[in-house]
Parts: sequence; C-alpha cells; structure tokens
Amino acid sequence: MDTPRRQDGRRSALAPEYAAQPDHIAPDSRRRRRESHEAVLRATKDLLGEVGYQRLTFEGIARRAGVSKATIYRWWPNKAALVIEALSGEVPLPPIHETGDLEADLRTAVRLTIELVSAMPTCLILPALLADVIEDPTGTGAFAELIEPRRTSVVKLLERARLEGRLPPDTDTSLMVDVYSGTVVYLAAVNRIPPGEAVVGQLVSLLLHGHLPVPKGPAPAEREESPGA
Amino acid sequence: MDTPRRQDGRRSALAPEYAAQPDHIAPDSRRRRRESHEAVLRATKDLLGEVGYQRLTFEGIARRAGVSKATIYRWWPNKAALVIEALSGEVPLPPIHETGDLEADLRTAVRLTIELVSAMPTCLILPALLADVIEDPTGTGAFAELIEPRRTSVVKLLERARLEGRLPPDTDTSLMVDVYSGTVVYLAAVNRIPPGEAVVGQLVSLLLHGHLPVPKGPAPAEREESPGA
DNA sequence: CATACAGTACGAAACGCACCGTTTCGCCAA
DNA sequence: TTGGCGAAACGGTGCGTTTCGTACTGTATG
Repeated sequence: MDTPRRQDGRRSALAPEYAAQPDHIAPDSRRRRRESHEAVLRATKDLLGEVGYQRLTFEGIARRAGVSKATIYRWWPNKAALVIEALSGEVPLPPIHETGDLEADLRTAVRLTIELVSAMPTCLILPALLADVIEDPTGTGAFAELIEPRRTSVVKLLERARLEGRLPPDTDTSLMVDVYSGTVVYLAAVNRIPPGEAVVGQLVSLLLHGHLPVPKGPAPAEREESPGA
Repeated sequence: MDTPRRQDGRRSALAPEYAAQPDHIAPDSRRRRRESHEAVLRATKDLLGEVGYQRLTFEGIARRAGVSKATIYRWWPNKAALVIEALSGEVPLPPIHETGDLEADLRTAVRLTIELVSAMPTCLILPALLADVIEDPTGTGAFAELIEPRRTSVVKLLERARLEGRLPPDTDTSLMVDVYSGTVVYLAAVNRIPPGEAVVGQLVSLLLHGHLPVPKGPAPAEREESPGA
C-alpha cells in the first residue's frame, strides 16, 4: 500500500527509497471540495464493511465515491491514514463519568474499549490496520487515538487513585491500561468477535484483586472458546 | 494474497467465490523434492527479515529460492501458511520445567511468550500475519500453535494449581493465558519492540495479586514509552 | 460592488510496473 | 509411466504518478 517496491531484498541502486517519499506537501485546504472529501470517507466506511481492510483499495474507493484516484492520493498519504480518519468519525466517545468508585470507573473504561473495538468492522480490521501503521509509524499517534482516545484520561484517573492511596503507590497505571487494551484487542482478533460483558468484570477484577474468577450469574458460558488450537 | 478478487463490493455473479478456492488437493508428498522445500523455507525466513511480511511475495520467494512459483503454490495454500511453517522451525521451545512454585512457573510461561514474539522479526510481522489468518481462518490453528505452542500446557499447569487450591476455585485459567499473551503481543506491536524482563514480573504479579507494581531494582526505567499518542 | 484573472483542486485517462494465481510445456527422477 | 519440477507466459488487478482540460475559488482590479 505504501512506500517503495521490491521484495527481493536487492535494493535498487538507481532509485533510492527516499525518492518514493513524495513528501506530501499539503494542498490548499481552503479550496478542498467538501463533497469529494465526504464522499471518500463515506465510500471508505462502506467498503470497509463490505470487503474489509485488506481488499480495500484506493481504486475501489475512487470508483465508489465517484472521485478521481489522484484526489485521494492528494489528501491522504496512505490507506491507513484514510481508514483512521474514516473510522474516527464513527467511534462512540461518551465521556467517562467518574464516580470515584475505582472499580466502577475501570469497568466503564474497559467497556468503552470493547465498544470501540466492536464499532463497525473494527474488530476484524484492527490487526491489518495495525500492521500498516507499524510499517509507516507516521500514523502511530492517530492510530493510538483511534483505539484509545480516552487513554490519557483513564491513566489520569488511575494516577489520582494511586496518589490518594486507593492503589499501591508503586502501581504502573500505564501498564494497567495496556493490559486491558491488549487483552481486548487480542481476544477480539483471535475469536473474531469482541469479548462480552463477562470479560469486563473479569478484567477489572483481575486488575484490582488478581486472579480471574469465572463469571458468576445466570449466564455462566458467556466467554467464547479460547484461541488455543 | 489469498482468495478472490473484487474490492468494489459488487460480487461477480459469474464467478462465485468458492470457485476461487482451488481445494488444494495435496500432491504426492513422497515425490516432494527436499531441496526445493528447504530452499523455499530458507528464502521465506530470509526475506521476512529483510522486507517484512507485507512486502513478502511468492514471486520474490521463488526468485530467491531459485524455485518455480508454481511449486510454491502447489505446496502452500497462501502466504500465511508458508510463513507460519517457516517460522515454527525457528521458534524456541524449551520445555517448561515445572517447579511447583506457581509464581516461578508463570514467569517462565510469560518469558517464553516474549521470547516467541521476539524471535526473528516476529514482533513486527505478527499483526500482519494475524490479519491474514483472520481473512482465511483455515490457518487459525497453526497460528495459535505458533504464537502459543505451550498454551495448553500452561493452562493445565494453572488448572492443577486451581484444583489444588493454590488458585481460587472459580479462576478462569484460560483467560489468564489470554491476558498475558494479549498484553505481550499488543505491547510488542505498538512499541515496535518486545517487552523486557520487567514486564514479566509485573504481569505475573498482576495475574496473581492484582495491581501492577512498578519494577523494583537497579533498572527502574526498563519499560518503554507507552502507546498513547 | 461587480468583474476579471490568476491559481489550483478536480475528474478522466493513461503510464509503466509489480504481483497475482493459473496454465502450458518439456525435463527428469522415482 | 507418473508426477514433481523449472521456465515462461497468460490475463488481470492494483499501485503510484503524470498529463490534460475543466471548473471553481480567493483575491485583486476597475
């Protein structure tokens, strides 16, 4: 999707790779056609749902949006950037109502991450998108903001709890967020379906008290089968 | 890389997608040329390290291996399968010496997962590989076995601890494995480098006691910066 | 305030190229 | 004789870029 070509390992001596970086000088955004912009994002979202990330194509988007391929290339450096912009408009972002009850707040945070992952076809495209972002780390920030827009606020929330003594003073609050984010993303990808409400309770309980109790209550079989072979 | 074509959402009425599944009838493996087989795996591993997963190509592998493209297509259904086979030979698989000390054993398990993720360029290619496996779930089992070859043995180990009362009776041991696997994979992908030894202790401590103490000791800054924007 | 004039985003179309996945054809070893 | 093999070619898709003429936009001008 992005950057040079050649996969045989022998780099071309005549075409150093920085030649393939068009530097992407931003065009005059005041003159940007609003309709084209929106049509592209629309088409991207639609096609994402229909064919997924991997088979998503600039050519296909251009066809669907009734827009020139060149126009898309003019405004977005690569597929990942386009998809991230298209999805970030689609993402639910309710504010976290801090109740002061650490357990409840944490549960809200985990639930929000799951909702994010569940939004649209995100659950299935996330690894592919992440892979592209890894190749071109330019979009790392945007990606992080997409998948964890509330990250810093959750970290702050936890930090406050830590400073107030509701968490041990040596708690690594940042890693706490990574743990539930990573687990949610991993489970969603491997099981091909985002984790259910039961996992919320289990994760929070784990983060706060250790161990992982099996969910109690009327639906004891909420967790789907594990990724193991 | 795999499966049909078309990215414009309108499925071809004339070419239903199952027509693109060549069913891949296995050739006579007794007649398989050992040298070609090995040359392909060699070339795959080499190119993986040089160009990564996304730019890895059957054509490139064939060139590098001095092998016909048709030969590769004859023996491997898609890129993911080939890569998984190439990597599984490369993966460290020391047996887990069960000490009976739950904390120590768990630490070994986490460390093994990190080693797996660190092996070769795995850390960077994992999301891309996972994305392909999601598209064609045929390889899900092989993938799981690659990334968590010891999964069932770790689960068994934890189950034993649970039955012996060293874990609460309602512990979801399978999710415990998912938590550390997911976190390790996520951290490695987002930070572009596998987590260090400090995270091992933090994860195990979390799984057993809850919370996430900051690593103590001479190197208090082992953890890399977080994925947050 | 209306008008002329740049400047530039735009759609259409084409470029050469890389790979795809498949097929055909001898060759040669089992 | 069988069937895996290398070589080579097939039509097809998508890439990323370029060229062209058109249409609109912001700004200067009468």
